[in-house]
Amino acid sequence: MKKKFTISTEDYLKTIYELTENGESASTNALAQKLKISAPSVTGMIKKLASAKPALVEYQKHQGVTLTREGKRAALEVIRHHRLLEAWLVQTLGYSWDEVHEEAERLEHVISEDFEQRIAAAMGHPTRDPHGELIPTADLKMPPEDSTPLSALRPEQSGTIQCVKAADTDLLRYLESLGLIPGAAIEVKDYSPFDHNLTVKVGRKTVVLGLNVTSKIFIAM
Amino acid sequence: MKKKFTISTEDYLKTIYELTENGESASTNALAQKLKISAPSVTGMIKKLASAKPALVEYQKHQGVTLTREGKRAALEVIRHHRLLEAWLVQTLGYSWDEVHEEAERLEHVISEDFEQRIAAAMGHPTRDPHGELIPTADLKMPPEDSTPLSALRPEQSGTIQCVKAADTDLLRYLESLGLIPGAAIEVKDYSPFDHNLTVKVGRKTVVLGLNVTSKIFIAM
DNA sequence: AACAAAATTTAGGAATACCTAAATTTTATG
DNA sequence: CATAAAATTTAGGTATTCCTAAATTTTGTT
Repeated sequence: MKKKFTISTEDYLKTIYELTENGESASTNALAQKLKISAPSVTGMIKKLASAKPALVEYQKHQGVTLTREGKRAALEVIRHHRLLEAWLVQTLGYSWDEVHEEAERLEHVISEDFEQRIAAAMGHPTRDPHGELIPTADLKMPPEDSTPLSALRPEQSGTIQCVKAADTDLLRYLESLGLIPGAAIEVKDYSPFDHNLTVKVGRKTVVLGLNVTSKIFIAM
Repeated sequence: MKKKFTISTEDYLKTIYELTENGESASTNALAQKLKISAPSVTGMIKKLASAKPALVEYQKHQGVTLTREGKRAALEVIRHHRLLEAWLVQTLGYSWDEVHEEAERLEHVISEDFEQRIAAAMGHPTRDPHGELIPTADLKMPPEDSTPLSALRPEQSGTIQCVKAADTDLLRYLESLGLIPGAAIEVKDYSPFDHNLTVKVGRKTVVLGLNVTSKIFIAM
C-alpha cells in the first residue's frame, strides 16, 4: 500500500468528518468556509470524491455529503496523524498548545506509517492530544467521548475540563491564562439566561464566559 | 515572509545545488535523471525558475543551469532542513541511517522555521547529519569540507571516515555491517591499479572495496 | 403559494507541473 | 569535416485543483 491520497483530498475528508460528527451531512458552504475554498470548487471536488474508485463520500445534489467507510478510514488516519503530532510537538519540542495546530496541519499529510508508530510508541500511545481531543486508535476507530459542553451546565454543576475544541491561537492563550485547560476542575456559579453567560470558578479564580467560549469547552462530570 | 516555494521548486533547487557543487553547471539530463522527471519537463521548469521574479537559476539554452544567489539560499535552506531532520530522526526516534532519507525528503518541504530552530537547538546545533554530511548553518552558509574520497588514498595512507555520500538503503546497511561509518578509523593496505579496488583495514577487519564504494566514502586525514 | 434570499451547481478558465513525439542543436567519431 | 549519436528543446497535451460569473435549486417568508 502506497500513499493513496493527495493533501487536498485528505483535507476535504478530514473536514467532512468534523462536520458530520453530529450525524448530519456536511453542506457545500460549510465545507467551503472551513477549507477556505470557493463553494464551486468544493462542489467539483466532492463530485470527484464521490466517483472515486472506492467512493470516499456519499453525495446527492443539494443534499450535502457524508463519508463512506473508506472515506471515514482515511479521515481518521489524517486526524490520528494530526493529534499524535500535536501531542508530540508539545511533549518533545516544547511547543505550547496554541502553536501546534499549523505545524501539525502540514506534517499530518507527509509522515509515514512508520513515523506515526514511532511517535505513538515514544509517547506511550496517548489517547488524547494537548487540547484533550481523542486520538483515533491505531486500527482507526474513534473512541467514544462522554463529555458535555460547558455551555450546557448550570449553577451547582461541576466537573473537570476534558477537552477544548478550538484552533484559534488567541483564544487558546486566553483560556490558558485563565487556567481553563484539560484537567482543570471547574464549578458553575451563575447563569444569565438571556446572554447565556456562565460564571465559572476555576481554581481560586472566578470568570464570566460567553457562549462563544463555553460551547468550545467540554466537561467530564 | 511566508512560504515561498513549491515542493517541486525546492526539489529542483536542491538537486541543482548538488549537481553544481563541483563548480560545473547542471545538465538537463542529469537533472531529469536525479529528479526522475522527463527531460522536456526539466527544460520547462528551468525556464520558469530562470524567469522568476528574483531569478533562482542562471540558464542559457544547451548550456545547463547554475543557481543564482537567491536560488542557492533556497537550496541551502532545504538541505539544512533535510540534514537536521535526518539527525533528529536518528537521535530522537531511533531511525537507522539507512531509513531516514525518504522520511526527511518529505518533511523537509513542510517544516517551519520555528520547527527547524527547535530541533537544531534540541540537538545542540549539530554540524553534521548521520551520514557525516555538513549541515548548512542557520544563516545559510555551507561550511568548508576538507575530506578526501577514499578512492584517492593509496597503501600506507590512513584516516577517519568523515562522511558517506549515499542514499541507497542496501549500500548503507552493508557499510554499517562492515563498520564503515563516520568516525571509524581506516587504513589502506593494498591497491589494485586496474579495477581500482582498495584493501582497507577497519577495526580488526580487512575488506576489499570497489570504486563504487570507495568513491562515496570521504576521509579526514 | 409566490417570491426574495440563500445555497448550490454549471460553465468557462487559469496555474502548476507533469508527459510523449518530433525537431533541433551539440558532441563525438570515422 | 561530415555525419551519426546524444543531448536538449519545441510543440502539443493531460491531470489536478483552484477561481469568478451566471444559472439554478432550495428555503424561508409574508
